Amino acid sequence: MDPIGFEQHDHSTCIADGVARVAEYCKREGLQFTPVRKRVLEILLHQHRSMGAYEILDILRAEGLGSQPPVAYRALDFLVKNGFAHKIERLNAFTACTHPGENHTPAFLICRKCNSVAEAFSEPDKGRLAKTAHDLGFRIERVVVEAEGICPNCTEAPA
Amino acid sequence: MDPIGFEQHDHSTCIADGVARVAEYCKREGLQFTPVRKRVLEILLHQHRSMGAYEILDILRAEGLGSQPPVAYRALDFLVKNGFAHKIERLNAFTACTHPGENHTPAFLICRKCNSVAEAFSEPDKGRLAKTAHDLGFRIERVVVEAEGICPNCTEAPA
DNA sequence: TTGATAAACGTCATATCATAACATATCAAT
DNA sequence: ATTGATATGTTATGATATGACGTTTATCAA
Ligand SMILES: [Zn+2]
Ligand SMILES: [Zn+2]
Ligand SMILES: [Zn+2]
Ligand SMILES: [Zn+2]
Repeated sequence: MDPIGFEQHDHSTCIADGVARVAEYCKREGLQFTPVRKRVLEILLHQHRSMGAYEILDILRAEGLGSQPPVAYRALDFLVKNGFAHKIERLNAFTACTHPGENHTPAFLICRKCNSVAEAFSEPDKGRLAKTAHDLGFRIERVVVEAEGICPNCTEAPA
Repeated sequence: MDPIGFEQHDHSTCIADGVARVAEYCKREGLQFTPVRKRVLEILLHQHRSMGAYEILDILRAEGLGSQPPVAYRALDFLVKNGFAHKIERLNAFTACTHPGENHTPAFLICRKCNSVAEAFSEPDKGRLAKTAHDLGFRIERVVVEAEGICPNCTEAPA
């Protein structure tokens, strides 16, 4: 599957499909896809950029779905833990996963101008880092890869 | 150069050498290696783990070198900007660079048990991510690579 | 159906991380 | 000595995240 995020596409199906896939997965796995969790995923899917927890909370609050930080953080924890969303450490923010349900190690391309985020794949088992870790006896459990730069749209139209 | 951080070594020279190298570099480049900046670097070099800004600030405060957050953050900004220290995004914390003055893209091995941090090299120009970015027309300026897991010391002595 | 157990939610309070703003001091170069 | 740039001291506030605890809802076995 290819990274998306810098191209035009039909976004309504993008959201609907994403929610449907996760709903199905949750049903299969016996996970509770509650209204708040579903709504937060929809909010994240609505944009190909990352959003802060408080930004999400503002929307939830306006819709009467919760007004206190733990509401947003708990929903986000659920989504991240089950692989439906990822945290962008560089930004202290969250983004919907583009391959929910698939076991993968994401890498992110973050545009520092327009804040769009594209999810790509990293290959944690290949490359020099894996070799270094192996040589040292360090057991890697999780890898964060976040590339910051300028996306194609922003390259063409410099500010 | 090889990553250190999980092995025993003479730490006093580790600190002295690190400070000396940075001092020399600053002199050459016309950078002001002020007392607070020097002390923060020493504090970071003192441990092969990352430290939060407020943890550093506590030490500075006890020594009369500054008591307000901006003092620590400004010193850290200087060190990070000039490549003498790195920020660990995953931990919102900082660590001294093991190759100051050398142009490099660091990768980190973070032990989730003992919080030790080892700096290794990543190879941003190789691998799948670079290719993906190139294909998309995304210009990468900076890459964060942080691997979380269990270091050799903690593997041997499970809690 | 009902009762026990676990999971999720609502809410308040607080912890932790980070920066804006502005006045003062020091440095570097003429 | 003057001056412009850089660094510091300080106050205040903003932004991100979690602990705790009581209530509600879902799950499931008896
Ligand atoms: Zn993903
Ligand atoms: Zn962009
Ligand atoms: Zn380094
Ligand atoms: Zn360890």
